[in-house]
Amino acid sequence: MRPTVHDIAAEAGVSLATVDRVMNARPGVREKTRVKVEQAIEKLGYVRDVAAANLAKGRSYPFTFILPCNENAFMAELRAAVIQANERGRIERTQITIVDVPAFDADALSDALLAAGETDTAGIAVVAIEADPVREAVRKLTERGIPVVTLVSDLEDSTRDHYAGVDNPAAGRTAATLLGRFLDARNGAIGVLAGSLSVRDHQNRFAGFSQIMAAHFPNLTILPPMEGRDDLPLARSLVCEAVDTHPDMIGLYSLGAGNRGLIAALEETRAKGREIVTIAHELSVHSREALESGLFDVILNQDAGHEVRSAIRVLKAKADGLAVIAAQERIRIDIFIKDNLP
Amino acid sequence: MRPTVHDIAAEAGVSLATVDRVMNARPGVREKTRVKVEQAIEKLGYVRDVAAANLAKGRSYPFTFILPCNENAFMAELRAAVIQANERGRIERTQITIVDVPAFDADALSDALLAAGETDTAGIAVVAIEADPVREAVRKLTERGIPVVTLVSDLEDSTRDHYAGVDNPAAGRTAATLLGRFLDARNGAIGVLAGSLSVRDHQNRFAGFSQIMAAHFPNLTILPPMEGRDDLPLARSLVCEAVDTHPDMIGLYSLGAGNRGLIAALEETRAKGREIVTIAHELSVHSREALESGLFDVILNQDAGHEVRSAIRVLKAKADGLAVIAAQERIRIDIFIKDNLP
DNA sequence: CTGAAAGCGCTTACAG
DNA sequence: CTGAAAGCGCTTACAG
Repeated sequence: MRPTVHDIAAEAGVSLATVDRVMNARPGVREKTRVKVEQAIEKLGYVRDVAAANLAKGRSYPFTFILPCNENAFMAELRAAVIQANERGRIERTQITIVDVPAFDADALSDALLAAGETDTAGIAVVAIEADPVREAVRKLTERGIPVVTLVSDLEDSTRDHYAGVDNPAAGRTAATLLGRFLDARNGAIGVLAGSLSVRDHQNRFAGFSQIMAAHFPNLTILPPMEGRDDLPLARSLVCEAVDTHPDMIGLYSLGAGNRGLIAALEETRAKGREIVTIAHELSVHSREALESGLFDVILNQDAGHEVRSAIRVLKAKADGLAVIAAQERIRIDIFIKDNLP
Repeated sequence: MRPTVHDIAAEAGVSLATVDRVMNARPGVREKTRVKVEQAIEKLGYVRDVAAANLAKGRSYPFTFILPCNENAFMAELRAAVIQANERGRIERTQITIVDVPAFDADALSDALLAAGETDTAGIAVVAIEADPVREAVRKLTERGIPVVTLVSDLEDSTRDHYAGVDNPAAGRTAATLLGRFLDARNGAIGVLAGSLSVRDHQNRFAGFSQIMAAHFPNLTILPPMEGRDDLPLARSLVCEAVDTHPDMIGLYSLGAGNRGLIAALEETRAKGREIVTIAHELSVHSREALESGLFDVILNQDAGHEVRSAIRVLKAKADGLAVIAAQERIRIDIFIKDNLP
């Protein structure tokens, strides 16, 4: 049997309360007593049972997740992941409230942040929008000691405690390398479809993509990026038009999340007998189908579940004033082709 | 506050013990009583606190992991993952004993399995070798009700309860698609380096690889597979020889784990001014370096940590007679290029 | 078939 | 500065 607090208390010749004080670095213990307890812990190789500790503490962590009520599949998945995490939260003693805000609305978002700060919250996770009122709201929260973590989309130059999301420039670089290599030595033009280039993730992906393209694939030229605004008909017509206007377009990088319009456009393109090597983001029922049918060649994905769980771990650590293990919280960019779909 | 057993007991007008009996589907409860309790649970939306339950049960799961004492980096990582899981096992009440067996020795492995069965074990995870004595040992264990999970390498046509590892034919297909697409329309020969084709994983990877190559890349011909036996000098000389013998060799798929010899050979090849598009398995310090330096083009990876945690979850479920959620236990094949390295 | 009581490993007021 | 006792939410003999 592993040693318990009782064993430590006996070994050190003190009471349970004192053992607890030493273990949790609480004040009010004589140096000499502290040493005795520490030696006992060391000697018996004691490791605390966190589950029992949590049970006894009865402490719970009421967290707030602020999510945009977007239509796209990825956001739906993210929301589902939060709900699921909340259901599993019993053991972890977490308890999540979801706050919905209109998408792409910086003022609504900053209001929601401030409102969340007025509730009994132990920490806030937020899908950020790059805007000063948002930065300001985050500053107020963190100033008051409320941990704030950005989720999926970061807020640069802000006081947020952590970013739980992928390295977006790296995602863009990954897309560029794969697209460049799939097209090997061919010459041609590459289309780029963004949701909106005023969103930081998309900017960053585009930057990473352009960088690698310029450095390694001089045979390929990038066309001016299109902005589909997650709008099906708009994205579709933009892509169709680009395909028609640029007969030399042989590749396409879709760095946003709204894939439906893109897929429609690619279907039309295929019907005309043209194939465009395409890399898109986020795995969903639709994008998966497109990958399986060969309409997409690669899907880059961020795992919503991982992001949510990471955000919670970090919020908890911050709430407890603990350090975050950076390496453990890095969110991976998954590459999927039709052969390694999960 | 979430309802507890006390609330349920009060609501149903019974004692804690009875609530517990109903919750855990233990016998000896009158139908009428059971219904009362179930209704109370339903009404209050009760969800059991697993951590508290485990604490009270004091139940622990002594599992046995049988691992080959291979030299390669992947096995070292797997071992580390087991040790780490064991350290975190306090909350989960798991307690893992690692048993070492000589690599590639079926008799030693079957002996180890039977020996593990004689200890106080709640379940066994094993890196399997395809051989009848092993199958026979597994049959004896499962017959006695001891759960057995194969890890990383499966044992086909056996009575093992579960396989915690990647879909190896899919891994081979993934390699083929990427290699074929990177080589685009070029003509040439593809080398294949295996550890040993008598190991099931390697057979399966090779089969998946060959299938896709034959179906989609008629411009590429597969050379007879080489067997490097995880032996540095042997693998190196095999590859060097193949490169020299086949001036048209433009691609290489290394489906085993011993990457050091391969890397040495590729360095020599590069020094001679030839570049071979190479896909290898398993991320380690060495393979990562090779990827970064461009010696490798892609690394396919299985996450040892995921595999170990999955094996433990499954063993626990089996030990408790619970069902396994298959989708949750699927182990992913990760694709790494230099841009999305974690 | 059912219940009262003790206990899992920890923490927390409260007293001294 | 230190300790005795109660309690977190559950389970388990033991008695009836």
